[in-house]
Amino acid sequence: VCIELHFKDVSYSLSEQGAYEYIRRTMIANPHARIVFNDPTGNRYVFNRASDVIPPMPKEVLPHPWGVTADDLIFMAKHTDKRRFGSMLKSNLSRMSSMKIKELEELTGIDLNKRPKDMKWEEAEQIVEAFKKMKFMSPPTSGLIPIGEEQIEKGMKEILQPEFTATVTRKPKTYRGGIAFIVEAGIAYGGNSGRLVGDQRKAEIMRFANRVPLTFDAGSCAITEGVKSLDWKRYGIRDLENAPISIFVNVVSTNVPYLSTGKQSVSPEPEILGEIRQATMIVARKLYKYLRKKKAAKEEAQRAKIFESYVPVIIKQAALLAEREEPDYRELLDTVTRRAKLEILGESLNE
DNA sequence: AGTTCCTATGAGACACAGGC
DNA sequence: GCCTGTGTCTCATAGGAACT
Repeated sequence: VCIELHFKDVSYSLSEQGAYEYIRRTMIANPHARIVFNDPTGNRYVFNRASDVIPPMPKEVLPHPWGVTADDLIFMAKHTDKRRFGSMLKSNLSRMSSMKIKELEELTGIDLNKRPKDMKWEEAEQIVEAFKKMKFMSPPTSGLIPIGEEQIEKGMKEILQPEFTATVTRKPKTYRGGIAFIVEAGIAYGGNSGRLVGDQRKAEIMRFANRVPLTFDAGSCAITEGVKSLDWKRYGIRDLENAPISIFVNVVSTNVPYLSTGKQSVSPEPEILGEIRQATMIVARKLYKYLRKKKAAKEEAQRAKIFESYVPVIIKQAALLAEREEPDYRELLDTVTRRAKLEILGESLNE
């Protein structure tokens, strides 16, 4: 399948809100796609697919009673072919059963054997109110398709060429009592991670909702809030702003709570914010482990280097003092320092 | 916090009966 | 008289408890 699009009369910039950045982020969240981009200045960018795995189609799921409004019910009543309130609610909403219908009837006092087309606005409102007081199973999660840890990693490696990546896909959770969602996070360090400001790389937070990059309203977004609220010093990042890091967060839901009509920032629902923090903490912890190991290896190498440069001098002087021939120490020194280097390598290979 | 097991419950299949 | 909704039964599964 190939889709070709032409745009005209739009301003073009390489800024964070620009088209190029939008495509770059789309590619990370959609490594199964291939995009060729001809920009207005005559440059041609080719983003090849990093993965052959095509995401599965989401299964259609019925709306959950907690997510339905009085207006939805009226619309449903007008278009249903069912002949009773009860059976209509049962077959058009998930997690509804005859037991729940009975409970609803008791709570509202409405005769649920009435014809759907006779539904009054007040009745619909009453039903919605009653739903909020009732207990329901969480909605099915088969409608949610996360990108997956492996796919995010492939996307980040292809686009950012980082020296380290870590990803996590959390288990489905619900917010506002019954709306299911999944949070995924990834972190990339080094390489082309972060955004280039002058000749310095600064951290960037890439926000996504259902694989679509969010490029505006960063300040008020739950993702920004969640990521910035972490104590990054605990993960070996002294200054998050000025680190070569890209942080990826994707919120998957059939009903992402956007703050604005522009669908550009995720509302900080407590449950969603919590999951964003959890997910980011997991990947940050993995990065911390890697950075610690890297630092240790560097120190070890430096120590070996000092050893190598001083030992010959000491041996020479010692031989002079002892008035003896200088012994052949080369081979011995090599094995000692090389063993140290190998140990570092071996350790980092275990991870 | 994650894992595993058990149980209550919703979803789906099927037969029946009411309504147009 | 036929179509389609409704009631009943069974099975899979989400959710909770208990444990690691």
